[in-house]
Amino acid sequence: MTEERPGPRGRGPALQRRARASHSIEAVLAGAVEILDESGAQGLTTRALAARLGGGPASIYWYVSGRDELLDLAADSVLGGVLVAVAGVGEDGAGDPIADLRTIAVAMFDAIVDRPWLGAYAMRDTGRQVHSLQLYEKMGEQVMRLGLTPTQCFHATSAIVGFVIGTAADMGQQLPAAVASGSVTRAEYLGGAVAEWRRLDPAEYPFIHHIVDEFAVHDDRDQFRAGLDLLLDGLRLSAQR
Amino acid sequence: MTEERPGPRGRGPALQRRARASHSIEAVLAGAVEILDESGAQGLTTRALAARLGGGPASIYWYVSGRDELLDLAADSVLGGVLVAVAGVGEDGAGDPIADLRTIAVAMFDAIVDRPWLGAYAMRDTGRQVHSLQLYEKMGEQVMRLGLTPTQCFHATSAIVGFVIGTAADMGQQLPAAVASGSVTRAEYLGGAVAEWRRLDPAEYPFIHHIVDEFAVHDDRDQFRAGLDLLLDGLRLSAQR
DNA sequence: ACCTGAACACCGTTCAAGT
DNA sequence: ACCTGAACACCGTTCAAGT
Repeated sequence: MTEERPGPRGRGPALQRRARASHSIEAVLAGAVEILDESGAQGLTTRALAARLGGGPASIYWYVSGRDELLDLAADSVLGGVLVAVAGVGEDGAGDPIADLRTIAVAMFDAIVDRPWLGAYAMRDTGRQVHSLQLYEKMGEQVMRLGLTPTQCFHATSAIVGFVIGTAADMGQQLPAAVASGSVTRAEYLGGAVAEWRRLDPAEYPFIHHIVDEFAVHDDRDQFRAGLDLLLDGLRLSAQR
Repeated sequence: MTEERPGPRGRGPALQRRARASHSIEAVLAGAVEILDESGAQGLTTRALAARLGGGPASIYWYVSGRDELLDLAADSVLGGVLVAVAGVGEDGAGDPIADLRTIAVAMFDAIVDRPWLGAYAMRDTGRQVHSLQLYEKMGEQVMRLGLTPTQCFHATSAIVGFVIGTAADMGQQLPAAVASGSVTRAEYLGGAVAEWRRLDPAEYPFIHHIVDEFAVHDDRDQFRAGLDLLLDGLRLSAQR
C-alpha cells in the first residue's frame, strides 16, 4: 500500500539541505505522539503538528484523511509497542491462560495510564487500527484456550477489553482543567475531591464515607488490578462449569 | 446556590411578549440534550444551542462556565432520570444485593446505549455531577451489603462503574462517520467490519475467525450483560470467601 | 508524488454595552 | 440580574499552484 520513501530515518539529517519539508507516515505519527504526550488531544492541532514537522498545515493530509484518522493511527502506533512488549506471552501455550490474559491486560492498562490521551482512541476502529486488532486477537487466543464456546469467548474477550480501556479512559480524564492549566497537581485535585466527599452528609452518603479514606490513598494501578481480578475470577469460574 | 428565577416553566409562554430571550439552567440543559440526541457532541456548539434557545451565543455563559461544563451537566441531567428509574431498587435491603447491583448497572448501560454521546461525559466529575455521585453511592451501598472491607467495597464498586461506562462508551463510538453523514446504517457498518474480518488470514487470526459468526449477529445489550455477569460472579465469589 | 500558501467556513470565549 | 452583538483568536479542511 505505501511505497518506500527516503525519509529522515537511516541517514543523517544534514546530508542535503532542502527547501521543502519531507515527511513520512512514521514521522507524522511520531510527531503526533510527541505533541499528545506533551499537551493532550486538545493540543494536537494540524498547525502545531505541521510546525513540529517543519512544513505547512496541509502537508499532513497527504498521509491521513483528517484529524480523526491521525488520532486513531497515533494511538494505534503506541499500541504497537505494547504488542511487542507482550510478544512472547502465551505463545508456547504452556502457562495458565488466565495469567497470560492478565499479563496482556495489565500491559495495555499501563500504557494508557502513562498516556492519558490514549484511552479515548485505543481500540476504536479495528479497520484502520491494526495493532488494536492484533491485541484483541491475542487476548482472544488466550481465552480460546479455556475451552469455551465461541459465544462465550467473544463475550469474555470483549468484556476484558472493555474493562481495560474503559477503566483506563476514565482514570485518564479524571483531571479536567489540571492538565491544561498545570496550575494544580493530581494529588491536589484528588485532595480537593476527598475534602468535598468528607463534607457530604453521612446519612445520605454512607458508602462515600465508608470508602473515602481508601480513596484518599488509593493507587490507580491497584484499583485496576483488583477489578480485573474480579473479572478473571468470574471467567475462571465459567470455564470450570 | 441557584436562586429561583421565573423561567418558561409553569405558565404559558404567550403570557407576555419579550424582546429579550429568557432562559434557565433547566432550559439550557434540555436544549443541549436535544441537540446532543440529534447530532452528537460534535453538533453541540454554542451557536447551535443559542439558536435553539432563541438568543445570542454569549447568553449561555451566564449558566455554565463553558462548553465542557455544559456537556458534563447535560450528561448528568440525563443520569438524573436513571436515578429516578432505579429509586426503589435495594431500598428495603431485603433482596439479593448483587441482583440489585445488576439492575442499577443495566439501567445505566441502557441509558448510555440510547444516547451514545453520554458515554464520554457520564461520571466524569463528581464535583459538578451530583447525579453521577448519587449513582456511584447507590451502587456502592449494594456492595456494602456484601460484608466486605472498605477497600474491597471501593475496588468492586469502581470496577463495576468502570465496566459500565467503559463498555457503553466503547459501543457508543463504534460508528465513526456513519452517525455524522448518515450515509451508512449501523448494520451496514458492522457488516463491512465482518466482511473485513472474514478476509483475514485464519492462521494469523484464529480467534477472529472463531468468533466472527457470533460477532455478526451479536446484540450489544447481551454482550454487556454477559460481561457484567462475569464481573458479578467474581464479586460474589470474593464475598463468599 | 508530495508539499506550499492562502483562503474559507466555523468555532469557543470575551467584553463592553444594553435593559 | 441577565442578555446582546460584535469582535478576537483559533481551528480543520480545501485547493490551486508549485516542484
